[in-house]
Amino acid sequence: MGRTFTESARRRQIVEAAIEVIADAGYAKASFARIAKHAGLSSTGMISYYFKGKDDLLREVIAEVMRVSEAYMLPRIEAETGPRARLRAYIESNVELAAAHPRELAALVEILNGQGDDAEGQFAAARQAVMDFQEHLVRTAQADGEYGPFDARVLVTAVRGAIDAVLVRVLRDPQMDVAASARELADLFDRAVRPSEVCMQPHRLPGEDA
Amino acid sequence: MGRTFTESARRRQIVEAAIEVIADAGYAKASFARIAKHAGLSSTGMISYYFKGKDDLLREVIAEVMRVSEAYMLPRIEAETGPRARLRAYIESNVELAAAHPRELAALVEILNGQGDDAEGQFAAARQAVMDFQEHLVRTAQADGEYGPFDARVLVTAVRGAIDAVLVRVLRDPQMDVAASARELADLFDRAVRPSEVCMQPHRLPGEDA
Amino acid sequence: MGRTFTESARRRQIVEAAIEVIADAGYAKASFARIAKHAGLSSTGMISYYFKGKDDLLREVIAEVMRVSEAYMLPRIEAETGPRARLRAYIESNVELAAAHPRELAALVEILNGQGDDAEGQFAAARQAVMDFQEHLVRTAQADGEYGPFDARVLVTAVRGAIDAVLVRVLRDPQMDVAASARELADLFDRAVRPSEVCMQPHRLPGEDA
Amino acid sequence: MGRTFTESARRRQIVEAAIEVIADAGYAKASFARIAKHAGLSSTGMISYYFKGKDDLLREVIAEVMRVSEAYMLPRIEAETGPRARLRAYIESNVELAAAHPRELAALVEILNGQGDDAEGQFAAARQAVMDFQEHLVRTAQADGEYGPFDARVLVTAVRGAIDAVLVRVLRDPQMDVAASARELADLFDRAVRPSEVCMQPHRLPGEDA
DNA sequence: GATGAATGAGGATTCATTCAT
DNA sequence: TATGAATGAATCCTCATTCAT
Repeated sequence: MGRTFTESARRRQIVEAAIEVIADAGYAKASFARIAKHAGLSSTGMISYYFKGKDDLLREVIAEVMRVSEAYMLPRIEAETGPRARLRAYIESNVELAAAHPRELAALVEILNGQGDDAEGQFAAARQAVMDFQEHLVRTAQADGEYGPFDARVLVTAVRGAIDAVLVRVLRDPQMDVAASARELADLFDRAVRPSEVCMQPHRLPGEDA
Repeated sequence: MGRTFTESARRRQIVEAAIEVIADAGYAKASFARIAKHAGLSSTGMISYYFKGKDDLLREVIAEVMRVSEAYMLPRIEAETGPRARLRAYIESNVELAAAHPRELAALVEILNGQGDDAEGQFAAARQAVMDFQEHLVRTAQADGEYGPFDARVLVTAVRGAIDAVLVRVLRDPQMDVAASARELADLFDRAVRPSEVCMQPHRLPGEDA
Repeated sequence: MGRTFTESARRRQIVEAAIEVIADAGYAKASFARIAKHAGLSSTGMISYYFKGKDDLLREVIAEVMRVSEAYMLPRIEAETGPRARLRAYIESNVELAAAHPRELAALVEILNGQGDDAEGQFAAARQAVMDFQEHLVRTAQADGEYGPFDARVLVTAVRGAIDAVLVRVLRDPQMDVAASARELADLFDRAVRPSEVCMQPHRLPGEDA
Repeated sequence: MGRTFTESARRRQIVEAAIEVIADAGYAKASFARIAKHAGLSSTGMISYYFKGKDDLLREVIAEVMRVSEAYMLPRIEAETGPRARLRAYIESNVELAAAHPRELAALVEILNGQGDDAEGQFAAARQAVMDFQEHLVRTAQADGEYGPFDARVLVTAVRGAIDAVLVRVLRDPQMDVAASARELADLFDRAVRPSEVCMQPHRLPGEDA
């Protein structure tokens, strides 16, 4: 069941080639032929040999990208405490991925879009799971009075969509300041989630010292 | 130059079939063959007969969807005055499209995503133009003190992405309350744009009478 | 059996459009669609209505070109007497057609080439008939001592091919002097046909030293 | 870069099939489907697998024919010395190709004609280059007094066209004596190029009365 | 294990022709 | 007489996948 060393190496090689092709040429154009050529393989047969099918390869590509994203984002999020700080960290670190791993991100965006919604959605499922968990966190924060009384699901969805949009923009326009955009987007949602009573009495914002 | 009656009818028929196929099967799967079958046409040649090529058909599909969207959104936006009310109307009416024209919206989302970024993006261009204009409006509102001092571009991008995400979610999950989601999303950004000095003085909230 | 007036007019109109399309776009690209558009007709059905098929239209095109060619060449040839003068007139007038009727000639060349040799060869037959007759003329001239003792068929074939080649060149290169080329080609064959006894003297073979 | 053995074999096989199909059915009818069937291949996809496109296959066909032609003609031409002997060798060896390699020649003629003048004429270019060089040779010979003072370009064009015409005729009519026709054609142009001073004496020009 | 050859379905598009008005 | 709508075969080409070696 375990993979041979060369087998793993080959798979990795192909996955990387796929990531680059998808990032460069777009998901629709990412045929086995292109990927094979990019990977320096002489035939597409190689890819079919190592991957059960296109879905399989795609799954691996997504897994790789998610691995990279998680490795970047998780520590940054967990370094913070409290829902608002963590939301901010989530948004910022996610946007910053565009600078840290542009190829992977570009490929991810392409896949997200090109996949056709029906696709087994192995990724969509993962994404949905994350969002469901986030929704739960939001509700908890609301119960604790740290967030206002808005619709948690809409917030989570909006955050996700906004991040994606900013990511796309940042990936496309090299003149955009990634870090600044990340901060701005985090600020934006920070303003959106704070309880509005915030300014009804003399009290401190989260993170403020007494 | 003018189109025959049946010609126009056929074109409309094909465009509608295309919209449905794209909405159902996804952009990638929307081949002439599928569209022709869905439209009850005997051959794909018919489509080529009425449309110069796939681009042409696609253009028409997008134009149709934009027409529908504009007809729905514009009056609702123009009925309001002031940047915040209009932003709210923009967001709400856009999300509500998911209930008013679900097929068209679904198709639009598919096209937006599946098109591959390379295509000159005849639509992407339109969308970008709108966003540029919105950016300008935001800056004006900021100069007038109606909006806080955030990055206009990031806001506009975030709004666009958030709407799209909510649209997708609402389209997929029939249990979602479209109107409520629309309102919630509008609220969210309304909170995000208001000047924070709001609570620095003895004041009324926007919309309050003196 | 006789054609109506409008019928003839329509046919002529279509034939002329066909000539221009073939001359401009080449035989291979000369579809009914192009011809119809060039003729200002709204559908290709018109062409099928007036012509039994593509062959029929083609036949008419060829006939028209031949009519034009004959009208130009025949008087010029018949104005001369004697085989050499007539051969010269034949060659010169044929080449000059490139200046007098460039569209028709260009179309003819295209058809000659593009038709595929199998084609019913309605034209090839006519051309062959002319050449057979010319062959006969040559033999007569040879019997009369006006031409040398060469192979008549080869001469006739060579003349035909040479004219065609010069025609093509002249049609393509607007800088070529048509009249001069015509004269030169006629001279060339005039030298080739004259009896060699003309210079009956102690002479060396090619390559021999003096 | 280097081709596999079977790859080369397949390519050759396909090229040969293409040559035969073109020779038999004509250039216009030489579709991938026909060629595949003739080559015993199961699908046209095979051809696309081995050739980048129709142009690519065509290029190979032309290259093959030119290789064959060159291999036959060049030694025969270079065996001679002096412009007239070489011109004769050029003409004779070219015509004789019809007997030596009838299929290839037939295909070549078809391609030459059917290609549509638009195609950059990768072959037409080669042919033009040869003719330009020949023109240069002719002028040199004229300067040396070995040829008469005719228009070099017209001569070269005429030679080319005459050869082609004789080739076509010889290919079509199996009763024609190829070698004799070749000799006759060479003789014809030999007479046409010799300096008229050959017979420099007090005597009448063609057309003059005694 | 690894490879390149082969497959056949499916892609868009163009074409000449037919047919009901 | 005229038209334009419809047809369906044929065009080249790309694709993911299979298979024998």
